[in-house]
Amino acid sequence: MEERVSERVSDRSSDPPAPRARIADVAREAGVSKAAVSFAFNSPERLKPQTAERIRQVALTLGYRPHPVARMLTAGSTATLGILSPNPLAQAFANPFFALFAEGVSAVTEDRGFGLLFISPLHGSLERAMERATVDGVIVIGLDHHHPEVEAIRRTGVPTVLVDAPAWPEHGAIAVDDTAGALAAATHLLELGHRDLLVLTMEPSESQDVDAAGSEGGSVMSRRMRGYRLALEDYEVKLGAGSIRQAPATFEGGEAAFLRAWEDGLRPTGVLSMSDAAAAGVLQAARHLGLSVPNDLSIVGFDDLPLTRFTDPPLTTVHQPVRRKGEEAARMLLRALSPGSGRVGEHRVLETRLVVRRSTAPPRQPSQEVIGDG
Amino acid sequence: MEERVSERVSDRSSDPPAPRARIADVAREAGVSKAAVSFAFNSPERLKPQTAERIRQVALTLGYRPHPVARMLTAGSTATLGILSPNPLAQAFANPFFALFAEGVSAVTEDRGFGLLFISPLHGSLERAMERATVDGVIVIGLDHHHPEVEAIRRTGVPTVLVDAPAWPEHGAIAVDDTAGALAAATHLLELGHRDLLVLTMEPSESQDVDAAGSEGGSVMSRRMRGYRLALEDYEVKLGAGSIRQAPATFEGGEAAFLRAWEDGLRPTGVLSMSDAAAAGVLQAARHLGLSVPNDLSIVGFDDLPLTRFTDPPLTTVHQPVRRKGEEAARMLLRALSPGSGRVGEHRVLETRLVVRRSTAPPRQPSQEVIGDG
DNA sequence: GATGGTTGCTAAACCGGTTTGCTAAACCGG
DNA sequence: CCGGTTTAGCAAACCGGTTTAGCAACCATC
Repeated sequence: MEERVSERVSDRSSDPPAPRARIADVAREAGVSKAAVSFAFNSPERLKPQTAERIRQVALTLGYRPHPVARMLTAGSTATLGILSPNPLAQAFANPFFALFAEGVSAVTEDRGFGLLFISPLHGSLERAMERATVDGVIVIGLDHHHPEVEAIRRTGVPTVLVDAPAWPEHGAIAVDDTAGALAAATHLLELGHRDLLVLTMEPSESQDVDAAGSEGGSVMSRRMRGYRLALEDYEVKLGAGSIRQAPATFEGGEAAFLRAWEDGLRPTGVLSMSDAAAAGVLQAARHLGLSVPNDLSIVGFDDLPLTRFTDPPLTTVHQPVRRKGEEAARMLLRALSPGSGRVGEHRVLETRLVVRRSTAPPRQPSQEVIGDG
Repeated sequence: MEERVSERVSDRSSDPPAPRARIADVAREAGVSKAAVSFAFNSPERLKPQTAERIRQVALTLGYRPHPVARMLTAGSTATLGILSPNPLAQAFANPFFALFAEGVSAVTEDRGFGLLFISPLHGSLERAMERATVDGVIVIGLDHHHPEVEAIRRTGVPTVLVDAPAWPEHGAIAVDDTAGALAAATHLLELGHRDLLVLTMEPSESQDVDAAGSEGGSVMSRRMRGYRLALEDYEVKLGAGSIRQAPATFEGGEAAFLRAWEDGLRPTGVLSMSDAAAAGVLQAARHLGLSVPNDLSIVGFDDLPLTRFTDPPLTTVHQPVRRKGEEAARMLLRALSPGSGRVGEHRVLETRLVVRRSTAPPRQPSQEVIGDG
């Protein structure tokens, strides 16, 4: 056990936890009305200076602090933004992508004095979670297109910005050009001469309904898949059976997926991973299997997270401005919230680009199409 | 510009944003009292089945959703926990440690149906941030001992669990044995024969008041420093001038700090970093300078983040159960919140241990101080 | 000494729900 | 047909603040 407990429980259950002072208490104590107390804090100019001061003094000794919930109720706003994740938070945080995105969001919310509430399914239901969320607006990330509860979220009427999701006309949306990025990634491997590729999709691999819609429709996964496919068609290369695998966007996910593929007898020379996290896991798996990257195996990730610079070798990947995506989403949402601004259905697409580092190289012995592969 | 904008703003400022339906609206529409509407949702057994059904129907067509803030106000609780960071969130999220900790916290809050609010200084003031935070309790992480606002937080009377901070008797606390971990880290390097060490402290390096208190007092930094110092004394090794440097717990922070040290003429054979993030940065810097790790330079980190397994080479570091720390903190706080439990001042210390990977080795030419003990 | 304008504060309404009495009608057995 | 119990739903109080409307006292005018 990794644990040493020193349990000095100071069980002073004797002293009742001092019910917090309410505004009425302060008013009584100071011999004024509730309104006066409120003024003392919010509009001191409406009180004689010494009265205001006396009230503040009383409030201080009573440890009075206006109840934030009550204040929200009258204010009619919460000064809080939500980040909605369809996955359990514990899982979301396991992908560094999420933290980076949150970094972007928080940079602007913080600056504007907004709080940040993380919303995830409550007892499995996003709708229930939304119902309890005290936010002025919400940034939805990673929501899959055919998620059963999208409609429910929509109905709540909370101002929303959708990230990486098929856009709804009435809400803001921000995305990146996934298809172009994926196209560049696959083209890169194909140009190097790879013909045996393994594709690692992100979590919700739901069968292969994969090219659902146009390059802007569908899920992140389907857009990226589409990019891969376009490149493959260009080079007239076909994916082998079982060469599309699902790997949760985590280190472990990528590692496990690659090991399983290997056990199944697959011997790709190149891996296209839809997340850097999984790609890093593949790196790990390759090392474990004694494969040299990039000599025996080339790997291309997606996201360009900071960690790609530290992996061994540094990871070739598709850059997307994750942090800025968070910033823009937050800004867009705040803009939609600010009264008067008729700006609602703003849609924005940021660019992606391939970043070649050292996890990709020509295959050791160029696959000769038909005869075996290394 | 990395940006392509397709600004289809659907500026339909004509349709007023449909003021959300309130309970009174539903009541009127359904021809019942507000109470009945409330019952229809919360105590249907108090209504005739068909009445309840009718009310629910009306509510649905009106798109009624009980106002979460109003509900909180009467409920007297928010079902939300706060994570308080004294640093701007954007900065906190830049250290993977934080995400991992949040992962732990969210794992238990989620399970218990609690929301998670991230609290950071509002316009520079933690106190103001706390005043606006609608939470039932707060987990304080990374709060420095002499932070000017600790007292303010304390005064708010919000149930609190302190993580990695000098404990207050009336609040729960959870920490790890920083001193022992640091001692092990430094001893490891010294045993290998290193005599020229560089120490990288975390952010608030505030002068060198470093051995403030006993092994449990003071800040994280001072406790770890104390561990390093104990080892150094054991081996009768002194730190050279300028060998204690501050490096924010981020990749960039570590990289920059090491490069600066190098420019200043320091040529350590070993680096003790108080964070893995900074250690990874040093790895990067070393590569940049053409130094081979561990041959030319040994590096020991702190935290044992997942990424340490992917760095080149994998990082020797001090393990601490970061995720579990988050879990325990959340559990402890929830326990303190649950009524009746007199458990308040619970204090817990988790263990640390050295994990030797491949970023450490004997120095190339043992410092001649003693003529090797390699 | 009535008129009018400030100043300083209060009472009451309000935010949007929940909950606690309470009443009126329906139901029941005798 | 009566008294007692249930059932169904309502009015009002409440959560803890903010804000509006207005009152009383004070001062200056004319």
